Amino acid sequence: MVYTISEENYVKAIFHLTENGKSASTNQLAEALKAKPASITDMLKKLELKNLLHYEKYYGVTLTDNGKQLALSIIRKHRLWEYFLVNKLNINWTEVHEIAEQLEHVKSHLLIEQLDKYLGYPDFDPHGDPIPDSKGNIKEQEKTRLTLAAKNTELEICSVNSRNADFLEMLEMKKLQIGTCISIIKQYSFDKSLDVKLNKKTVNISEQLAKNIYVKIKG
Amino acid sequence: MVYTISEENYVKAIFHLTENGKSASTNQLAEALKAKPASITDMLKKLELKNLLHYEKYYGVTLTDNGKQLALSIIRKHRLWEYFLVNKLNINWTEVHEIAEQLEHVKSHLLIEQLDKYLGYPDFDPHGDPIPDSKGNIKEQEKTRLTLAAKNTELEICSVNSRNADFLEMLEMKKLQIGTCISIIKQYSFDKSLDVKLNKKTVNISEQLAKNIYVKIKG
DNA sequence: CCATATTTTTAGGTTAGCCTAAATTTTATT
DNA sequence: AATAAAATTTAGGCTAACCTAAAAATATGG
Ligand SMILES: [Mn+2]
Ligand SMILES: [Mn+2]
Ligand SMILES: [Mn+2]
Ligand SMILES: [Mn+2]
Repeated sequence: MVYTISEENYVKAIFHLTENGKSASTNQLAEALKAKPASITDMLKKLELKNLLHYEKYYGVTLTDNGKQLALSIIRKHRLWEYFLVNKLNINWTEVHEIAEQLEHVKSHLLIEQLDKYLGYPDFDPHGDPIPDSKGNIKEQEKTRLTLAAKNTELEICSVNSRNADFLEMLEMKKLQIGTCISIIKQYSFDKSLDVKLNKKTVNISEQLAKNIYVKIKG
Repeated sequence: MVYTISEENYVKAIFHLTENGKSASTNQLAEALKAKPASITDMLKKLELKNLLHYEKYYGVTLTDNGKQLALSIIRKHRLWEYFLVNKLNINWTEVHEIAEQLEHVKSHLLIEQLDKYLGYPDFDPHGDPIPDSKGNIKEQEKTRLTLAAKNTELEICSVNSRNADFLEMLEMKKLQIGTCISIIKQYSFDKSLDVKLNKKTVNISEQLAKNIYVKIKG
């Protein structure tokens, strides 16, 4: 079966919205896909007929196994291309998401397998998200929201929660990257911001920012 | 201005059909784009309004400067991707054209400039076709149809005229590749086939095949 | 130069993917 | 439990890019 770009984007959006175990709502999808709720309803009916999702009128939508496999294959392509763009073409991680949104829809099994091999079968994309293998398996990593991490412990930034360019640019400025090691030295109760140690310097991280950073304990 | 995949394919097809200096006809385009003549007429009207082409009802179509620039930018992307697929991902030259048909429509100036740099600014694609630079300039090479080349002269295969998989597979079998050196030792008048010397062996090349191979004098 | 063949255009229709406005259903609040 | 608010669906439309069938224009060749 071959799907349109629009269909693929719907399935991918539903996958992400249902990662928390809940079903996705029409309004959430409208927001994610930048379309009106009425258009979402339209499309959900079509995708149900194609066996990609279970749709309960008024109560939301979840993916079928079929739909999950499709979503994973698109996510795989998206993240492999991002890895390529950053590590081979030297494009900034703030810019690769938009480009990968297009590349993820190129259809060629051979292409993606050769790309994976060429890249050395990477496990994570430039934002720290896991890259599904060709069967759709994902190596999840243990990670904690920086806002919830322990004080005075060696932490390593292992993923970020947003591909918003302003957010990523801010991380650049503060030298907070995937792999960067930090430890929390002070948590301010007034604005919930954090002081963290980074290379002997102290950097302040707002709650907003910290909520979108994930860390694991170093070791 | 941003164009649809369909619009880009129309402009590219017109570019190739008018390389001989003549205007392109509705039927030629219908054949090239695998659509019916009526659909072509429809689209030509739209593209004329967008200033991409000059359309003379019943008498054919040519590109505006605008249209030529667009065509060249798509051809540039197509050929750079083909180069990438063959030389970095090790995909066979028989398979890259189809994949490049999709990749050529990915929109990102930065992407294509970084790709070009990464590949080392190649001048020719895997089929020997010239790759336009970022301004749309093309380095044409002197080349002759193998059917018209001189006998007993050292020749180098420098381009092929078709991306048909059966054709390219046949070249593979006969070890005829871009860069391969040959010389014509006999031209048969009966079926117009050629015997050529290749690495001390003699290979017979049918007229069909020879017509699609271009060579330059070695030096 | 006329009649026929060929090419091209016009007219009318379809489907995918979107939209707005109105109707319906669910959820929240009293 | 009734009503108000919010979410969702339905109804009716639009545009891009196709299509078929019929009409019109051009090309051909005797
Ligand atoms: Mn991304
Ligand atoms: Mn996408
Ligand atoms: Mn090609
Ligand atoms: Mn194309």
